[in-house]
Amino acid sequence: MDLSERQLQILQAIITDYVENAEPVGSRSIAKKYDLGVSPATIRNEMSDLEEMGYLTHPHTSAGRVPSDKAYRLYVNNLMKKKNLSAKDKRLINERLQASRDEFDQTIRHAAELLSEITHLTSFALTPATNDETIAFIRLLPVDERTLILMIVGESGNVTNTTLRLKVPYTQETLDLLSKNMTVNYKGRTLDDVLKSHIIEDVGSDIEAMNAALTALKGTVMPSFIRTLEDMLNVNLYMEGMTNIFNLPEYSSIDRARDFMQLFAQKDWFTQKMLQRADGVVVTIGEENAKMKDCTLITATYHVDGKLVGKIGVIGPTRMKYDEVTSLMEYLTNNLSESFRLTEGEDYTERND
Amino acid sequence: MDLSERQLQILQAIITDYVENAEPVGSRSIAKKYDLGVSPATIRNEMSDLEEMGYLTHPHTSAGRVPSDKAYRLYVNNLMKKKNLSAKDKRLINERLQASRDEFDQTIRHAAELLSEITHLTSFALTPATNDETIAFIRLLPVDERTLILMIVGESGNVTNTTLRLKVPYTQETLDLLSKNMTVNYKGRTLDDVLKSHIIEDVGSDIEAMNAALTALKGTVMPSFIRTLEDMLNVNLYMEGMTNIFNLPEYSSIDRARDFMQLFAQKDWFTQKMLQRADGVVVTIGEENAKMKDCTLITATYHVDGKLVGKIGVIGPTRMKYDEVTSLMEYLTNNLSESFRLTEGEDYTERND
DNA sequence: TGTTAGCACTCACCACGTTAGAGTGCTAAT
DNA sequence: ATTAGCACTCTAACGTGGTGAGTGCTAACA
Repeated sequence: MDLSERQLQILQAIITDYVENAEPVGSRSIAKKYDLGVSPATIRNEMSDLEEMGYLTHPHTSAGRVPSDKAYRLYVNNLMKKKNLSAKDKRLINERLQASRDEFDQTIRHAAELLSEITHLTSFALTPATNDETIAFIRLLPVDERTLILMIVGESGNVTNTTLRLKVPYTQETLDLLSKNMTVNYKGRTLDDVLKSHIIEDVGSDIEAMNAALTALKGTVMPSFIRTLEDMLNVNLYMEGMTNIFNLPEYSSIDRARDFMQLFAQKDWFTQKMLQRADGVVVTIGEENAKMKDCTLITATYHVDGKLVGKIGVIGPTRMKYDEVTSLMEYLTNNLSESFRLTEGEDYTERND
Repeated sequence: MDLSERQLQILQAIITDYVENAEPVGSRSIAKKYDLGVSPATIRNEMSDLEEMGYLTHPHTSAGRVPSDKAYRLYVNNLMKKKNLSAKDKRLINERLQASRDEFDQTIRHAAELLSEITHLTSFALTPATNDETIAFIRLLPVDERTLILMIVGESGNVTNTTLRLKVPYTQETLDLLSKNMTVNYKGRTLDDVLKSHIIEDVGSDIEAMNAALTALKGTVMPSFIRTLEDMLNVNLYMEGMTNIFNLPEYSSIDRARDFMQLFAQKDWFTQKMLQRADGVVVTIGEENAKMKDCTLITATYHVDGKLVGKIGVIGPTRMKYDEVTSLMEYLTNNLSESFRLTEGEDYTERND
């Protein structure tokens, strides 16, 4: 059952007005503000039909209409037009991302900051998932006679390390041997792959002619190796502008505000949810989010070296400027991906922390 | 002007009652609940005096009395008695901190979690300040012909690293030379010391007979070295139970809740403030905190290896159970320090991330 | 002189009724 | 098919009076 041209116009007008003013919009104000050439009565009739079709709701009899999730969905899919960023915003983005170009996590965080500053919503950024990162080498470095550092280095320059303190002293020789042995075993394999296979494989069974000291050391090092790998897989989550929502009327009640804040108390849960989302700009509205029934979530992906994929996102009430936010996020992720494309012959420093 | 024994008793009763019920307490209820052997009228007279001296306030004429910051200060300094933790809480703490004993940052975070769970307030934990950490060695590791890893290792096993990508290829030989050279220069010095001296010293001027390639490499590496040192100085801040305060009546208004949340939006500012606080259990009440006028802040310090010092803390309204919270924090920090005392011949893994 | 009973007074809070205004939905005219 | 007109509905705002908790003062008492 398709909507008539006029119904679309009215729906669009209602959405525009409601997004702007956060108050149920009545037939009269539509007729006055948007020049549709029909009277309030006609608009009332159309509104009634739109409500029947599920695009509008009614807080109570004598109130105006409010767009439903379905209406926003229609708007995002069909009605919305791309917006050009203001010159001011563009300048802001270029300056701010440029300035910190050489520090990875910082840049990601700045992107999230920009997002929340410009949209006045809550935003977040995830560092890239490293499931497909391949291991370049593994190194064991001596600190003192019973302390050593285990270091795993990925092809993209990712580094993770752990400090181990052993019961018994080790020798430099066994350390070097184990370093080489592990590197040979794991070089070129992805983190995911190594972790999965390790749950099955019998640790150490793959090495022949291994002397007792080496076997003992390996036995101690392997659990840490696995933990460190898991650590390397963890992505960082940066949240920005959490308090922005306090200025929005939909969170003027304490209960709503608390519910919102509690979403982010479980960082791990939230991170997992976000990682599961598809690539590109993804919009999920209200009920489409299992929890977070009355939020809209918009995520977008950026690329590092054209390979690893990270995410940035915005969370707010379903009433938001979809056109502006999605356009901004597109611009921002393009800009990020550009920054993280390694150009030939360039000095580049990447912070691992 | 000292308070009489009876005035102290009344003050104590008011504080106890108000902390429990969060409502202005009247003369009648004091007389009934706490057996002071005097009539409400007498209590009223004493209350009037206490108010004149600034220990009590009056929301409006026909309401009961509320303790002022000054009253809480008196209570904390003189009246409060140490509380024994419940067996349940002790068990909880021992289990939870034991379980994660081998992962440093995790343990710290768990401590903060426990703190907010037991007190139902907002809590935080800071990893130890590393200003006095001494450098053990510096290592430059090759990844590919133009990529290398700069790694700084402290005596306590702290590790920080950075991935560098250079314009021009380097040779293994120069890398090793520079590694050794830097280690010789900085080994045994504290991070603070190295950073300070570097602002004055002319980078590279201390090396004689240095060939051109080495000088060039050093020129590229040094800025990253400094940044990495600064990075190593950064402490991590973990916040827990931020949404707990939504359940407290003092934050039932959106404005109060927002103000509270915004304190933690500036993590850096907050971290700095906390680092400046004295060691041991420190309580600051209401106006004593420049910002955060209507909060009480309690911090305590734990030790790592008996040397480095980290902090945990609790934030809430001035109305809180000072005796229980301070006792809990004392127990918790003792427990932490114990966990982080390196016992001889023990297997120990410390995560650096 | 310190303590207490008694009492008038204050003030927040709640329940209630009233009013004003915005907006709908229906009907009849165009 | 569109529109003017009008009755109807419901919320939000305002005012009113009653209630109860609590104070502060005064005068009596030990």
